[in-house]
Amino acid sequence: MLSERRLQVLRAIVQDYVGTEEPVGSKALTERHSLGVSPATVRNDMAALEEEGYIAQPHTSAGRIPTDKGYRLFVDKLAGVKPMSPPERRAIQNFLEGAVDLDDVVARTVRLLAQLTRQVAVVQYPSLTRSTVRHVELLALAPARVMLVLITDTGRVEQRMVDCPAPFGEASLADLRARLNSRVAGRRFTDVPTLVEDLPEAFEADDRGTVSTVLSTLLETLVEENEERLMIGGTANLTRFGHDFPLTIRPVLEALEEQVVLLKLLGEAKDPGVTVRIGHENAHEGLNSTSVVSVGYGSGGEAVAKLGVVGPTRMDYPGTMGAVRAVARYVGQILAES
Amino acid sequence: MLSERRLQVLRAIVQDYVGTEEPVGSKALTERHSLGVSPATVRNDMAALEEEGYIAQPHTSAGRIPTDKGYRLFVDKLAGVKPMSPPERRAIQNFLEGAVDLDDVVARTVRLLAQLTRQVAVVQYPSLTRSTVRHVELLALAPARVMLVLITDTGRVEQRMVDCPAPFGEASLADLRARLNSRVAGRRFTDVPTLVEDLPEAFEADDRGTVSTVLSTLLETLVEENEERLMIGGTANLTRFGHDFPLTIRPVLEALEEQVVLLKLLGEAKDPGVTVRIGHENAHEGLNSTSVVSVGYGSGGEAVAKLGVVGPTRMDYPGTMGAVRAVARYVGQILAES
DNA sequence: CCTGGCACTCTGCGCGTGCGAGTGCCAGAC
DNA sequence: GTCTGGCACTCGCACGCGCAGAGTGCCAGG
Repeated sequence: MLSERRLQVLRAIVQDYVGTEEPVGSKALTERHSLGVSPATVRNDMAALEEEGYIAQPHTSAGRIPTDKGYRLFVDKLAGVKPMSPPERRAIQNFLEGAVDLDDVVARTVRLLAQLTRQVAVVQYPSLTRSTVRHVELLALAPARVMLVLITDTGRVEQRMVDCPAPFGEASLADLRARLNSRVAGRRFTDVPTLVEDLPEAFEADDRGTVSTVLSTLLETLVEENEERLMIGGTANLTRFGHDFPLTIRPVLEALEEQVVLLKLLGEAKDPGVTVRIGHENAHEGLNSTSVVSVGYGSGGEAVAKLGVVGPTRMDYPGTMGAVRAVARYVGQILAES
Repeated sequence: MLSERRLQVLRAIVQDYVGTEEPVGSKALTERHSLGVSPATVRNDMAALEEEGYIAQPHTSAGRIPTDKGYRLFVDKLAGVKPMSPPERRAIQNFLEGAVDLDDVVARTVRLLAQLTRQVAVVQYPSLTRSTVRHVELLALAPARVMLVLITDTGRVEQRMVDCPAPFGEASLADLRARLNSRVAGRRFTDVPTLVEDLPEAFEADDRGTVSTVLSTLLETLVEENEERLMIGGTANLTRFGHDFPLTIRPVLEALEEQVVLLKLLGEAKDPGVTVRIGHENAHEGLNSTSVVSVGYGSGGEAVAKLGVVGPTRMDYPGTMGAVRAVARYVGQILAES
């Protein structure tokens, strides 16, 4: 177990390194933080911390920098979440309030997060599977061609073309529309399959094929995971990354374009609060020198999607976590209102 | 006027510089291209070209590199568009064919362009103003609340909430829906305003307010220019940009995030064929060291949107132009089919 | 008008050096 | 036992130097 002072030393190292981007030595530490001990003592503590794997030196006779393990300890034990100041909160609210539709909410959220944290922001669109149906609309585009439009409680709209096995009358269509909506409107997506199971039986034999086709298209739409879209922004902040550009930045940009990777990344975080994944804790190796701070957000009490930021492991964790949490909270409010 | 040989020298300089990324000298030129003259002669030609502003030297006693003006001449007079090879064409077609909806078409196009050109790809969603209406749907979500759904011939769907000044019966709604569609379905967006002008008069006094509200929301949706969305991809290719990273890449990333800037950029290109804007020809100064190659594409013969790539001024213009043109052609085909 | 030759000018690179920051260890003080 | 001051040591980095190589401009002659 590390003594209290050694933890303080670690905290000081993390803070200084995050601030200066340079390896921090024992002398500088004692000067900037009132630890009440001499550099020599700090050196001993540093040796111990290095032994345990919390810090490392880039090369002999240079200062120390935190390892992933060191950041992990810092985040878990040594630092809390820094709350946003009232003016900041007001700014967030103002910025989000002008949004006109879902796309706009997401776009504004991305910009806001990127500005606030000066890092790359990632916002997942409210997920279909966890939200509820507001309305299902069916439009006859041709005798045997129907457009299915699904509207969710978060304002998202999905549409699909359905080619019917047989022509389908306007009356039958209206009937199906009415029955469908009376059953699923206001219900959660996960409940829909069982709710519509026996619907084809209510129709005449001629129409059953078409009804089944429409229903299965609807169910497909509900589960289709590639529809878990997301928006990213603030990539210009990557240029503040470090000194050795091309090598660091390239894999990150590549990873950011692989939406699948990002979705998996956000999906892995099960914690109800703010989740931090540091360096090699990220499965994707392009993100091995980055940390991901994420949190769920939702229109009600429940999380329907995630948002977060991607930045260098050397980041201001308390501030970033505070910003991410605050933005998630206000986005939730906005979604609940609309 | 420049002699034929001097133009050949310029062409050779551009080709070599694009290939090697290094200033090209007179000796190397005569070795790699059979110009039939000695280095000394080439030097004289170079001096003349420099005098005219087509090439420049980064510092005394280094080779020459083309200026923006030099690239311009190269693109206009010295090089054509390099057509794609048959295998490449087939690959493009295969890649685009699997798309399931409009989002997917656009996403695939972006990936494809980025891979093909190894640069940053930008694809504008088919623009509303130039396409036609397939269907307008009205849904009563509450007595005085209507959802307006607009479906375009390119498969795009826009929805808007409308708060009515007075409750609106289901019968009136159906009436409006029918009248509206019979007038605008299949018509161009630009024609819609005059087509619906007198619609309110067909309704009873009680409903006229609501009808007008719905119509004006529809018209707003049609012209709303911020709905000109676009998708970008291949930003990782920026890392191949040059040696002096942070300074070059940062403004480009920033410009790419300003969708307004990009839309303006694409919009400016009026040429019916492939348009190339080189370096300082781009209004936005973040893009002063990049070239933009763009072209319109559309489902019919007519262009409904633009797509293109952003890359360093030192790029393979013939190849890039060929790729951009080919992709636009096939995307047009795909859109026409669906 | 082209060519070969020549003198000149830079940049980039490899090398050695000195400086400074930082470390590890040890003996002594509290 | 724990902390402290002192000391020798180790590197990395910035600096200055010189050299080679590539490229140029110019000139006189074919």
